[in-house]
Amino acid sequence: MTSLRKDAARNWDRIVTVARELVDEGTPLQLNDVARRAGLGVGTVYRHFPTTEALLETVATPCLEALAGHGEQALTRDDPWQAFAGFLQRLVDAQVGDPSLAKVAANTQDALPRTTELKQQVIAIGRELLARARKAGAVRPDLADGDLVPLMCGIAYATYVHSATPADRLPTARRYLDTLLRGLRA
Amino acid sequence: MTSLRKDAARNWDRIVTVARELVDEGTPLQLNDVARRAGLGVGTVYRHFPTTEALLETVATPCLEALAGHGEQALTRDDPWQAFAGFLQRLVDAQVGDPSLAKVAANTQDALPRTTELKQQVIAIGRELLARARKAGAVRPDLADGDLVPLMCGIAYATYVHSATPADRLPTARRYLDTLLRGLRA
Amino acid sequence: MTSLRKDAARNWDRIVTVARELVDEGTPLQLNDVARRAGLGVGTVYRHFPTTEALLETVATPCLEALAGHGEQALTRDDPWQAFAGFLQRLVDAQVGDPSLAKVAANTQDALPRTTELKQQVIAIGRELLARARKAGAVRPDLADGDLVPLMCGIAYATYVHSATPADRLPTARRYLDTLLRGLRA
Amino acid sequence: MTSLRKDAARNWDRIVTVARELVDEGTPLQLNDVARRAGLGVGTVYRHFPTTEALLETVATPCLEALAGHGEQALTRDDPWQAFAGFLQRLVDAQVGDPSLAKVAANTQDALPRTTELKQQVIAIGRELLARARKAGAVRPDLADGDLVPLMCGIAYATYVHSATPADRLPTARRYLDTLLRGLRA
DNA sequence: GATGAATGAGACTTCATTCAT
DNA sequence: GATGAATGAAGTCTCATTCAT
Repeated sequence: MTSLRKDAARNWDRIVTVARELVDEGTPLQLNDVARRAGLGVGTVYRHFPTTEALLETVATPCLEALAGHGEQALTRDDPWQAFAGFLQRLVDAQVGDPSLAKVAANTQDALPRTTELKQQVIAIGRELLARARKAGAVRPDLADGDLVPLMCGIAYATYVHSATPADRLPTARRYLDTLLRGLRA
Repeated sequence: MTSLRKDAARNWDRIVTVARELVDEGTPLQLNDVARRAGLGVGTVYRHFPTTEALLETVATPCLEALAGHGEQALTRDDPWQAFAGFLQRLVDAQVGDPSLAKVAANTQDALPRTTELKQQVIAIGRELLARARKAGAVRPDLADGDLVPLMCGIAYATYVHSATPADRLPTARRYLDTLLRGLRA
Repeated sequence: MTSLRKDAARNWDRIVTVARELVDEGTPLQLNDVARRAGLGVGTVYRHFPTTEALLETVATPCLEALAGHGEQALTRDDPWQAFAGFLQRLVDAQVGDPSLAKVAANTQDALPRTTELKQQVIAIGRELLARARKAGAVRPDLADGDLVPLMCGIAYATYVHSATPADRLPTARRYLDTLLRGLRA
Repeated sequence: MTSLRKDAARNWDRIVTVARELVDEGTPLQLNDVARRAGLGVGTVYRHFPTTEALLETVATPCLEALAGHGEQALTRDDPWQAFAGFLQRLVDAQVGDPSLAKVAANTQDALPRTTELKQQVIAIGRELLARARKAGAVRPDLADGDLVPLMCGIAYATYVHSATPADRLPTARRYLDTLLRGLRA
């Protein structure tokens, strides 16, 4: 990681901050728009983030990192089912609370290597937690590794379609996840 | 329903056919594009379908009608759980097989009254099937009427995110639905 | 003048009636629009009136005829100045009260021969009244024949720019005309 | 007033120059058209002038400024009538010589604040000159402040309807104004 | 590096006129 | 004659990306 000049770093921060605001507002990311709100030239934004996706993934990165962190902790829990279920809830909560994450999770192609790395990390953890739960006989055997991410995206999407008030989203998502988990138990 | 002149009807058909192709290809609908591919003037397309949504809903209409038809039959089945589960499978199958349906189902605002009518019909059937299954003690009581559509959309979305080959989609969707249904059983 | 079939005559009437309404509303004339409001096909409207101008002139024709009629009477009045001034007031009143007339009066090219004929008739009367008033020494000699129409159009336009309430327009126009007439007196 | 970058300023000039040519030709302003003739992208034109009106008013601005300047000088003249009459002549000359001015003068809503400012300035001067002339007993008392602009627009319009050759327009306009002024004298 | 003006493809839409039915 | 669907040129406007300054 090359370190940036101090002013460049400040601009980078501004851009990401503004982008985060836009994402939270639900406004679709547009690099021109970001530049204007950040009080910077478009060119500056393009220098830092060649595409909308790159910026979006950068915005989502901290959340992905947090998820990976939570996953590491989950791997240390004793009860395999609790560890597994708890991690999935984290995944869902994060997506429902952060539109950028939902988009990044659903994309098959990533713009940044860092994103791919983190996603793989999270997926690997999920795989491991699933394997343990399966080995403990806590989970039905027909759930494949590759199903975890899609299903979590599906639950986030269902919550979004339900389109309750923002405050209502988290409980809704958890209710959906609980139902699914009940179906997953052995 | 006013019947169209013969030539108008022919053009209407062409437009809808082309739109169906585009939808199946996954190309986003654009009225100009449709006009070009159909070999018609833009104005003709606009006359028949003032907005992209109107065209999309028209493309989806036959599927919605089929769903409503299936629903009527489901209401005549003896086993409340089978009737309910079978209907949900129809819903998921349809959405997975038809991107237009998935979009129309997820929209909260409809462009055509006919769409609203059909959606309400399908929803009413789902509600009734759910009520019967609940009364028969086959379904957990915490599933609300309003959850059915979001959950089916969520499963279709999960399947889409899984993005297996087209041939693989249907079994994937069914696997997801089965898991969910198991979680829904009382 | 070829007489129309009875149904054609009815359509002609409808079209002109609708057009008159549109003119009075201030809506710009569009043949499609006229057709829709008249409950007729566009083609029918086009058959009767090949251009917007033709229709507009047809709408204005009765007013032009009335003006010509008033002009004939004015020619019979004893006082040349009163005859002249009175006629100009008629011209202005008519234009202010009828947007179609204002447009037709300002056009240099007419669509219908009948319009040209009537305009020339009105102009000829104005010329004659002016000549008499001039001969009687009531009017300054530097007002040319060709100035009458432009000046009346100008007054109507000034009234329009002033854009008082409709009810206020007539008095405004008359005030403007009075001022001009005072300037025209010998 | 933010100063433009050099290249932006050059384009701004080109656009306004082209627009001025179109206005002088009598061609209705269209931003696409302007872009093509100026050899610029449409977007560039839209960046500088979001609407046709904004461009038209920009084209008219120098003339409005000149009028305001002449008005200031008129306020320093001794003879109230001469000052008043001379200013009106300026107004009419300007409108007859510049179609953009005629349009801007007739509009009740302005696109640019600068236009509103200048128009109010000119109107205020007219009002002041009229008040002085009235106080000196040179002008009939029934001419209201609000009549000045409409009347000048009316004269310009009358000249346009007269549609003499361009060379003939100025004398015609002056003749019409003289007549009106004679009618305005006390 | 930073800036932001310029670009122009392309989407959307309207409407006067034609012509098949 | 009447109908009204079809036409498509032409206008408006947006926006992702480039590149001169």
